[in-house]
Amino acid sequence: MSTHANVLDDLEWRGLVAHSTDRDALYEHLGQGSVRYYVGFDPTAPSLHMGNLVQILTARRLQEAGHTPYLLVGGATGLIGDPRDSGERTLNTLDTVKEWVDRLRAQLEPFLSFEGDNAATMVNNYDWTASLSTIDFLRDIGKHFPVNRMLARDTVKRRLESGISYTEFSYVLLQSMDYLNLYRDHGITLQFGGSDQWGNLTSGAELVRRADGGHAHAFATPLITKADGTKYGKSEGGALWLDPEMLSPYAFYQFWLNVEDAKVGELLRVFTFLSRDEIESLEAQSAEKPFLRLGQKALAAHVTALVHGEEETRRIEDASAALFGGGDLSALPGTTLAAALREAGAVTSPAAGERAGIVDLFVLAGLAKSKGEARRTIGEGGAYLNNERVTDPELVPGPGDVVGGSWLVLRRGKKNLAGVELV
RNA sequence: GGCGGGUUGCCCGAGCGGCCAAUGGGAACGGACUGUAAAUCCGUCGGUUUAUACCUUCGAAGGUUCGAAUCCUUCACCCGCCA
Repeated sequence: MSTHANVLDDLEWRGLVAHSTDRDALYEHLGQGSVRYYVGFDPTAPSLHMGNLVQILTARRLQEAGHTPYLLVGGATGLIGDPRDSGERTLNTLDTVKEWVDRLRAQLEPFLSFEGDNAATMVNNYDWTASLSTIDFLRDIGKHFPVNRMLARDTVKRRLESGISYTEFSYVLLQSMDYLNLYRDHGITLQFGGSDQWGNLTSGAELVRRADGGHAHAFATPLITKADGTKYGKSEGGALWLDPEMLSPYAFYQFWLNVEDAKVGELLRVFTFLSRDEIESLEAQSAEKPFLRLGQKALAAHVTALVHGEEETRRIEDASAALFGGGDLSALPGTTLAAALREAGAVTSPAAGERAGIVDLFVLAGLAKSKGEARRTIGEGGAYLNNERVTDPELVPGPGDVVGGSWLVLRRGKKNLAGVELV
């Protein structure tokens, strides 16, 4: 079950260790047998997203190396809110948080194995905090947290100007208490999280040491950013959700396919289980012939398969190839075209009687938010019908414009496609 | 509890009675160039049957005025100083 090579070597090669507590001690610890580790996810939204995926996959890497995962869903911490720079959070209701906890649990499960010697375990910090008395909390936990040190933490320091409630200020105590509890009850000796969690991670490790004299380790994964250092996550006007209801698998795939050349290698390391050899070979090929986009294609295929499954990924790949193949759309078999458009996004419109004009069709298909925007796009030369630029906003497509039997292929700009089926 | 400052479009941030759908920056979107890449340049960026028009927006609700994002009142939230 264990470990030819130390898993930390692999994590470091993948660039997944941005910070860690005593690195040599951690290395040795991971080399000595199955380590019980945990990573937490706070229910701040109904779905996990790309940032969480880094943690999920890291958890899986550790499990595959023989270590034992505990996945914590923050039913309690989600009610409090981790302080962030953008300001005080709005508290969510207990019902909302409970619902999100359930959704996150369901989303996490497929990524880890819940069987075998090092089966994964789900825990919820609501279970050990809900009944905790204020007096016990202040005496047993609070006593270990010097306020001067808490004030010195980066996020808190930045929030001191704009304001921070006692609620959020206390967040770190709750998360640290999680570590202490899991250390005591489950023998957990490693926590990891995103690098924005680094302060919380070390606070937890320190609490274990102060309270119990235990030796607890921690490491942080890096923040994944675009090549220019800004955040990812604006593809369809928001975060890169893992929930297919919130972001279609097609859009998810397209996001990865469109990643900048400069980031492909890094993302392959972080988000796929391809081997070092495979990744280095892809990088070499990409450097030589970047226009083939082999790295992006591999990245998109692997990540989409991890999140949405192999079968769905095949369908999306076929759809993308058909729609972006550059060929004549009318040359495609009708069934291929129909399948591709259904992946990309398809709506229906009446074929006879009151036929919709091109402007309305763009709105209907979701390619423009308003008729004004659709008109503007046409004016800018960014609107296409069946790969032909549309110049007349009054155009009313008719039977003569149909491809693949009953379809109109609308496109906005280079990569926003949708199908309209005339019925 | 007192006094002062604030709440503007996706975000930041000007505006402080008419010329304001509201300067500027960022994000986003479109075009050119490409490889469904980056960088660069150009353009767009509340809505409507594109209009020297109308409608809806400047924390909320009322009010003053021919006319308010701009003035007044009340409310909510935030910040600072003093108790």
